[in-house]
Amino acid sequence: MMRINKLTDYGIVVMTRIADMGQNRVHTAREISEDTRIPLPTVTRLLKTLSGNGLLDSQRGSQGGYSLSRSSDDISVADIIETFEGPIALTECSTNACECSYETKCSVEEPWQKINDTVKNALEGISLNEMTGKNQNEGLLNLSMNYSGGM
Amino acid sequence: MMRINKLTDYGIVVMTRIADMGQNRVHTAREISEDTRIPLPTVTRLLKTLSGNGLLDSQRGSQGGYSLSRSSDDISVADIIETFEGPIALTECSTNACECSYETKCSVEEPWQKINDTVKNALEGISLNEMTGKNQNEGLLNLSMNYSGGM
DNA sequence: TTAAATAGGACTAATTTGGTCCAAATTGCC
DNA sequence: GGCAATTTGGACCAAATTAGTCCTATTTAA
Repeated sequence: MMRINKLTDYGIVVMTRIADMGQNRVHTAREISEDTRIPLPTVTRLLKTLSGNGLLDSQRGSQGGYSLSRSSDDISVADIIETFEGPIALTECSTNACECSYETKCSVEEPWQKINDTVKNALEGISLNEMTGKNQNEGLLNLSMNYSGGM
Repeated sequence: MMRINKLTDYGIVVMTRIADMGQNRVHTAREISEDTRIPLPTVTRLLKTLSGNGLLDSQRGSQGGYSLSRSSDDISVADIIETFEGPIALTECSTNACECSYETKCSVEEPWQKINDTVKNALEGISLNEMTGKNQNEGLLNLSMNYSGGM
């Protein structure tokens, strides 16, 4: 458990697929659904969310479709997760001003923020490009260096 | 979102409280409930889970209660999370042999494992002791060094 | 023997999540 | 101008997960 939602997971799959299949084309919901075997209505919803949050550009009408709004190097896994789930935070407390009623919980607040930052940095260090088949994990080897510098 | 469950959060609160209030005493469910204001039936369940997984020792009968099974330095946040949620993994795919039906998802598998390892290491690097009020975050400053060496 | 605890498990309610559908707006093309 | 292919926005329901409660048995100290 402690996992990202299924829709978020799908979102990453969809984005990876778009990145994989050529960045300068538009892709229709139907096409992506057939590629990934994710049901069309669901793909539709994913794409709406992704374009609504600026990760995809959309073009309406006949011959329309979706395409990456920026290079796959400039889109991180964290970007995608945040699109579907909001700010990355393992506990509610650490997102905004803590309003919880348990004193103990609040003494725990600061450590949690560090933990959340760590996780966030790790996810920000992975680009969409690194998730594609092409660029098989090269950059990931540097992950431990990337994120440790980020705090 | 992308957060740990409420019960897990409570679990950390409860463990922190026990660590805070003296390691060589036993603490009853009722006492902890009153301290934390978490309802008694819920605390009862939390404690059962925690002792069932070996993080707490339990003593039955009158004058019984719960106490830490090891020093708070030797219990990590990851230990507590895993007690309530199983292996730390952001996606299902990365826990065990991948059985998902989407090809793309599987090309994504290896990067995810790195990501999961990173998160796991981060959480393993925080001890319960560091979560308590006493030891206010000293060790946490070294966090970025601890986990980067762990992979 | 009694009172105070934990242990185990079943059960229900609440919340979240996943998935579907419909009507409207936009665009390209004939 | 009108048609067909798309995205957009929002409402809605079903399914799954999670939170929380309760009951009964077992253990132990006094």
